[in-house]
Amino acid sequence: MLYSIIETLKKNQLSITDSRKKILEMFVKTKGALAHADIEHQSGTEFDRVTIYRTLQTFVEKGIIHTIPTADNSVRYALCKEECSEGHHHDDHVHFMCDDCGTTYCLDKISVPHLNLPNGFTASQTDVVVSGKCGKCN
Amino acid sequence: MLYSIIETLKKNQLSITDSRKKILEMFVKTKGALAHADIEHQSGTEFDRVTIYRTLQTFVEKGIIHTIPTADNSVRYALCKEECSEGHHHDDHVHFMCDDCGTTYCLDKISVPHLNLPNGFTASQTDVVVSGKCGKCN
DNA sequence: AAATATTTTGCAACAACGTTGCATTGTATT
DNA sequence: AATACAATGCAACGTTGTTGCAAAATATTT
Repeated sequence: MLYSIIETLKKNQLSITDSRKKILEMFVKTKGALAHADIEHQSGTEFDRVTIYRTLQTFVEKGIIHTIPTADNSVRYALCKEECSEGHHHDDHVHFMCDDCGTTYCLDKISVPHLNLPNGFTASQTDVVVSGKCGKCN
Repeated sequence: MLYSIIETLKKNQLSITDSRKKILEMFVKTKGALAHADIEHQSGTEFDRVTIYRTLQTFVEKGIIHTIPTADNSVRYALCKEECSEGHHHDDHVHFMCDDCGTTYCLDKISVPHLNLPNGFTASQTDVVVSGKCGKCN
């Protein structure tokens, strides 16, 4: 199935601009997740740092991408699957970070297991981050 | 069982200094996790920012405390249980972050479930962070 | 207990990351 | 094509975290 960048932007009532098209394209073309710095390097001096920050923020708010909690507390982003409800992302899949190459994967097929919390605790979201070696580095 | 601050420092071959005693004491007295900023506020101008950073770093290296990955990518620390092997922390328990009061708990009794990774992927560490409402805020 | 060696601290400077306000430019609407 | 609206770039700023080095505190030796 094809991911239409223009359609995605329109659907979310966002103006179609160069930065949004290019940044969204990067996510579509990348299997793994991207950090702000990755985008900055890939795009060179084409966009201002601030524009990249704001674009990422907007995409997160609209539910186009989601943030990934990482073991080293760096901020990474990845495309949301179509089913993501707008603005509220259901983080029901597992993330994997390769210790060698640094790539972050969304393991969409592994769902987060249910946990029995202590009395009085209720969960709204569960994030699972696995570190180790990925298929390429093993 | 009593947690002896001095003993812990000695055991890890660390000089016994004011900052280490006080910062370690904060962790012992706190049920939840602490961020660098928490420590800075609680200790006022007593210690330099840099000292706090270095103390936390040292404690992590020695396996006295461990870092907690959070959904909002802020760095938090919590006391390790005695069983932690020096320098290498076995992060086999679940962490809980309250959306209301911001407290972070180590749910020591809930162990991280085993996951079936895709072919070629091997795990070295698994972090689980649950967000929601804690016992006090529910 | 005093002198020496070793560690730790505080300061200053710096780098990375992220945010905000505002004028300018680009996109959408009429 | 003209107007209204939204996004961008720039500058400035704040926070967070790091590094080098002299001064101070701790540990060790005599």
